[in-house]
Amino acid sequence: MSEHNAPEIVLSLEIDDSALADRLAALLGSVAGLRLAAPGEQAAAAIVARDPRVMPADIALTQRELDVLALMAEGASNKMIARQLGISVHTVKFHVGSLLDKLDATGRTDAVAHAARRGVIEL
Amino acid sequence: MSEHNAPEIVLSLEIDDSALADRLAALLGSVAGLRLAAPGEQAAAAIVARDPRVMPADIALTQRELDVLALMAEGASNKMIARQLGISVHTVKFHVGSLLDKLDATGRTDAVAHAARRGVIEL
DNA sequence: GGAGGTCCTGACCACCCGGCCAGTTTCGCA
DNA sequence: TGCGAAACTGGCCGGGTGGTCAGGACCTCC
Repeated sequence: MSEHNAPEIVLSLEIDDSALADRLAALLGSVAGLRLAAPGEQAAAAIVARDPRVMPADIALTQRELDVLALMAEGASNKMIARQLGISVHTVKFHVGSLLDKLDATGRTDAVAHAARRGVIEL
Repeated sequence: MSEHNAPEIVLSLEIDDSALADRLAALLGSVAGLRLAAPGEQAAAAIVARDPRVMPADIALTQRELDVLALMAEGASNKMIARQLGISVHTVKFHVGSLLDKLDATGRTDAVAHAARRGVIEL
């Protein structure tokens, strides 16, 4: 063996799309020096889905809405956001309303979850 | 929609560990039917690092708390959670209180964000 | 048999949230 | 010059939220 110190790379396949997962498993199963992890096994890296719909859908949020959204994700209340941004609570509620609208959310918690899912913000 | 005859799977390699990334790139570069994504290119899946430290930090949440947490992440109100789980609003508030406590959060939005950050839930 | 944990329920209360109405200013663009 | 978008502010109000009391039922462990 020429590669005496090259340990197998263990990859965990974490793909919901079974068709894609099967194809990947078939392709990767025969690659030397690489192995798919058994269920629960600790892997060096994981293969995860990269949904194409995630990126292009960066909704048109204004700078102020992004400011408010970021603070919302920190769990800040409208009052705290107002203080932080130096504006009134009414204005914060105005921006939150716009965010709920644009993110198609029912409340601030839902808005943060949606934004995180779409990659608008990073948790 | 994308059911072409060339089922080439595009993978983006998102590994900080350059040594590991190089080895993976070398191993995967010669696999037929599979291609590594160019920088910025849209990929079907990504290979990401699996930090072992991620898992052990799963805070001790009861099953019921996980149920409530999952619904909270969907933006559900206490009333909706109660209806969904077949329990009273009071009990939901009880579990939410426990979650805020265990997750060191100031509110439900903060709790969901913390849980997502720690990998307790998946957004 | 207690001790402790989980799960469940009730009531009360201060506060927050989101939606509604209304208005203002400032800016860029046609 | 008018027109819209963005940002900002106010009042009002129904309902939601979080905290604090209280209690009971069920289970396991010592």
